[in-house]
Amino acid sequence: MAVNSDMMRGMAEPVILKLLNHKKMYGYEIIKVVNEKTNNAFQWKEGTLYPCLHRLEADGLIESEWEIADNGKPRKYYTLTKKGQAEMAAKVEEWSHFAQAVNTLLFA
Amino acid sequence: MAVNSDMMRGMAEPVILKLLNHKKMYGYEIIKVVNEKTNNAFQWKEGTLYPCLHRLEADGLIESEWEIADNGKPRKYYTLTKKGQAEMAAKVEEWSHFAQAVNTLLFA
DNA sequence: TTGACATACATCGTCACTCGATGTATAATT
DNA sequence: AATTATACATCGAGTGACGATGTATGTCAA
Repeated sequence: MAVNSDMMRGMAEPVILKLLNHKKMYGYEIIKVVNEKTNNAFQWKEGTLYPCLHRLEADGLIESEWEIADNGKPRKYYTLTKKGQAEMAAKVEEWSHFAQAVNTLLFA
Repeated sequence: MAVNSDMMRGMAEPVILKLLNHKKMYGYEIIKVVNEKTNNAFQWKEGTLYPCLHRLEADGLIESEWEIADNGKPRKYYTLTKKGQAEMAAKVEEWSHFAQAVNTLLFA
């Protein structure tokens, strides 16, 4: 039930920002949570997520800090900035418009 | 209220197939109808639509024939093939899965 | 009548992104 | 000892949207 990858485009950023608005997370965790929450309709890979996280950080929407987990592995935790919160709200709004437009075209 | 172009990716094909399932249309008409129906949330351009139509025709999902309109302009009308109908149904279904996955992530 | 605008087709180069492959490293499991 | 899971990261190939550009004709107002 995997979704066409082309549809994914443009959704990674709003989804990441929304998740980080809830709590700080690290990359590998985001991949697992997204894939699980969508029952693998989304199948994110490292090659997709990490460049995206770096992009968001470069844009000042998220910040990172290293921590050592209980299992001894270093994790880079990301948190949302003020700018990121505003961007998140805008992108969620944008999704609503987009989804409504598509529904109009496909089911009207 | 224009939508991020990245979100558009993967939506052009299902939308075109759906429109052509309703009636035969020509390229310029599709652009106008889509932009109007979405209140310009979608802002399709020639550079987006025509290559997409050629792709769909090469894949055997749509067929074309020239007609001369009342205003004297030649128009290339597109119709949906049997294969295109099946693909259309599959892609609409895929959209539903995708939209639900995104809603789960953004509003849960 | 002439210039602007709409209609209608089309292509091309640039830019950006996804994905699979690959790499490094450690801990846990078998 | 080998495999799997965790966790970071990069790179190249392929894809596709978009703006710009081109061609051609019809309409309409200044």
